[in-house]
Amino acid sequence: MQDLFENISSKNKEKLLKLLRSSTITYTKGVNILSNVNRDNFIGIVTEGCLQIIINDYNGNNILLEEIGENGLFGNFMSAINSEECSCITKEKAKVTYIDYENITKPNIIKTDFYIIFIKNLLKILGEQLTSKNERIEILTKRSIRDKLLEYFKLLSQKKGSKTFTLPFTFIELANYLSVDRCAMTRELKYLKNEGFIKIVGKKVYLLY
Amino acid sequence: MQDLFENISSKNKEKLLKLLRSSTITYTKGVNILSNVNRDNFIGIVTEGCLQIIINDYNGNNILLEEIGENGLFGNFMSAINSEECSCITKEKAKVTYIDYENITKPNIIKTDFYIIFIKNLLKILGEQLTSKNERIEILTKRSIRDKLLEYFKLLSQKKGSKTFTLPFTFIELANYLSVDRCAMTRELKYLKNEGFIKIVGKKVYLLY
DNA sequence: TGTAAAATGTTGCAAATGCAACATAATTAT
DNA sequence: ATAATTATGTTGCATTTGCAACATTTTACA
Repeated sequence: MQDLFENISSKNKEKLLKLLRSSTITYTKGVNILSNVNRDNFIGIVTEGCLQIIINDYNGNNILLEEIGENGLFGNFMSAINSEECSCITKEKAKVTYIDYENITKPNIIKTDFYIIFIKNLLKILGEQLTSKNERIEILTKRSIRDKLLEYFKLLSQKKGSKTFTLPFTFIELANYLSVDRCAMTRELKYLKNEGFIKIVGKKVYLLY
Repeated sequence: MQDLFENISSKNKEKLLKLLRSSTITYTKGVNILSNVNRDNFIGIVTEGCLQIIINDYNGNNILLEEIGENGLFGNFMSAINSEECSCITKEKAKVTYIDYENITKPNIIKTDFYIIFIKNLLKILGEQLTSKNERIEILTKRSIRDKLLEYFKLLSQKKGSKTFTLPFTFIELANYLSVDRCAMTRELKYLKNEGFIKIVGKKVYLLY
């Protein structure tokens, strides 16, 4: 994943963060951080740890909308996190740097010689996020658990360029990502194993086709 | 939806398009335009008509990934359109302006006084697209046809600020958007009508709760 | 190291859904 | 105006899935 400050020296990065009037907050595990944010239009950059954006469904289903790891971005201008049902929880101890969205296009920042790089990085990140959303949509539009699993495995396999890869999720999280019942998913995985399509050892998946 | 050239005079817009080395192509209805694009990293701006990004599933299901209307953006850097299964079809006669992604951050453009506005607009559009993707993900993660329908109706209702609204889709397209069987969807709509939750006249929906 | 908590695995059953195979209505093109 | 195409509506049936209620394994932590 693209780093927002890639190709910017740490000295210039500091300068930039000052110009952007950034602030950094450290959170412990399991905190709902949105209740702590009182900025208007913000971009949050995860510099340490991991966040989960979760939709708390009225049915009691917790839908994992997004997992934001190191260098990841989030913000109200680009997600559903304005929704009341939405919460942003620290999966582990995490550190977040906030900048005001408006500051990004302030003249004094544009004048700096590293501004182009910064904007390029930001655009790249947004593009990556769109791609990742599209990937998830492509998976979610599959109509059966089997097809969802196979589509997701295909994606991981393509990304790694190998028929063997490691799941970045627990099986509970995977079921949430695919938005299917965990038990039904386990059952389907069993069928796929029995029919010789896949082999699973721990979190390691082998595609046998 | 945000216009990429909002708050830029038509004179400056022309200047900008020249600096960006843009080119404009006009398409007739039903053309797969991706096969015509030989730019490396491009942004396409729909200035007239409408495009559909469609995933051609191996099961024969055509999944509508995205519909891009006037002022809409698309590009390989921000979507799944690199996928072989993906095609981009003109829904009607359409006009598309292409710019090279790399040109956006060329020095001679950054120097112009309308550059900030341009970048602001671009960032806003990408944010809007992310929001719209998140909305669709939120809907697709609902586990039943009924919940998908109600979630989608809630969204349309919130956007319009009214319990009465018009569907922007045919029912076939709606079923594709929700990724459910059209017949099963019609059946569920019938149940919702019978149970007094909704009323539907043509494409007009009335929420009765 | 022991214990609580979390993750994983299993299975019967009822309900929801996709599918197929239609009929009918509405729209578009000639 | 009429034919052709597309959109919408209906329903039986087999299959898939969610749900519930468990057992077992693994991990976290006090």
